[in-house]
Amino acid sequence: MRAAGERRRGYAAGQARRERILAIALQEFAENGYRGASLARIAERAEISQAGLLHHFRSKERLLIAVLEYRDELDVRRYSADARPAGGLRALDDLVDLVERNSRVPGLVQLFTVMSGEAVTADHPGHEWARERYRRLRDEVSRVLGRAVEEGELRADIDPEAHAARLIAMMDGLQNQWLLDPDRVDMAALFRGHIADLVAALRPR
Amino acid sequence: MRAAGERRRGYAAGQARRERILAIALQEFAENGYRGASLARIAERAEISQAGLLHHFRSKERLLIAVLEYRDELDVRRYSADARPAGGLRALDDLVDLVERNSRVPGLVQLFTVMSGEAVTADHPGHEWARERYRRLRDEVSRVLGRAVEEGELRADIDPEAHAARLIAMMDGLQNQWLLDPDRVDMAALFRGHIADLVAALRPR
DNA sequence: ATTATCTATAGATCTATAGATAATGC
DNA sequence: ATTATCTATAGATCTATAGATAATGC
Repeated sequence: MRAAGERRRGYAAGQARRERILAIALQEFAENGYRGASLARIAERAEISQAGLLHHFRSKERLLIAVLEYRDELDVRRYSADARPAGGLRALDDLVDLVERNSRVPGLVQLFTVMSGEAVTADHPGHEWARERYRRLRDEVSRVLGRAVEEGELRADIDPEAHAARLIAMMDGLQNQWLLDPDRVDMAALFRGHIADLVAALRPR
Repeated sequence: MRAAGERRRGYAAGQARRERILAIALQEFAENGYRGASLARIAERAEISQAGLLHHFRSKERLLIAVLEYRDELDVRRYSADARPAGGLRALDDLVDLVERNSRVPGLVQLFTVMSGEAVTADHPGHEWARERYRRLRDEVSRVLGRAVEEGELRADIDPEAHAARLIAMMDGLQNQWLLDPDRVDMAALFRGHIADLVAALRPR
């Protein structure tokens, strides 16, 4: 018997195939953008017919949504390894770690960068996803900074929301430059330096 | 007689039409991305047949390149109004002004954000353009910061190149959040605050 | 002569659906 | 019964070229 709200998941073979399609679609969307990716090519790489692919994901739009959720789930898996909830300045070190880890998975970073860019266009299926994601991120980072203030590790007169938006902006902007020119832009080092400057400036005196 | 390297520009009517096509193509690329935009729709809005459009710009790729150059030229026009070459900390204020002005031309900003995102994919016709543009921007900002150090307005131990990359990253990242959620993200105010913090932190003691 | 413009069309996609057959597992 | 898969195809694009006609201006 299934719990309320839980949907039938299908047969085992189908489940495996869906995972495979998601992993391949993620690469294709990252490499070509949503509009540049084609179902035919994704199906071909997943060794299934295009109609077969559309049996599992009813439309290209749904496939993208599923890929974005899948990516978020991968993130959760990567982070649950090291139990997270650090407060205070430790949280800023965790951001540095995050950027360092990201610099080892350019494919995942690229999916996100390409989607964030495409998704500012109003009719893009990831538009809502991107907006909600940024709201959530700003809230999370803002809360963490607020905690650091309460613990007396950051000055009491800072604006946590503004710093949250800026920290996220810095991470995104560095990702973009790094993806375009990895040999000249050391994303992790640049972000580490930024956090060092920030902590020095915002430490209570 | 034409100067060496200068190409024939065509008849006056053609020149006017080309300008019109560029302005419309800029909007379409900004709203739909390179891959999502269609020559048919651009031609329709420019009141010319699609074949007519391709007489002026030989391919979609060439049209994009022309649009990107056109955008850069618009930038030059906007800035030459207030003669630029400020040194020292004035240059940072100029960046704040730039962001403030950008917040009044979302279309131009969106073209740039969407292209920067799409262009990280290797086969995008704007790939080289974006990489070169960022290199140039980093150089320019870096030089300005170096000058501020020489003039004793910034501490001598800062790394101008790193700060240049980060300033550009901050501007780009804020643009992205602002375009997605203009009601919640005040790009200009956030950037102004960042510059204020930065100057406070990097001023010689 | 050069430039500007059009109609018509080739040729290559693309997404999504219809409808059939086979495999799975309650 | 449900799920997984296929072939075939509709119907809508899309970019780019061929080839003709008209306007422009050296």
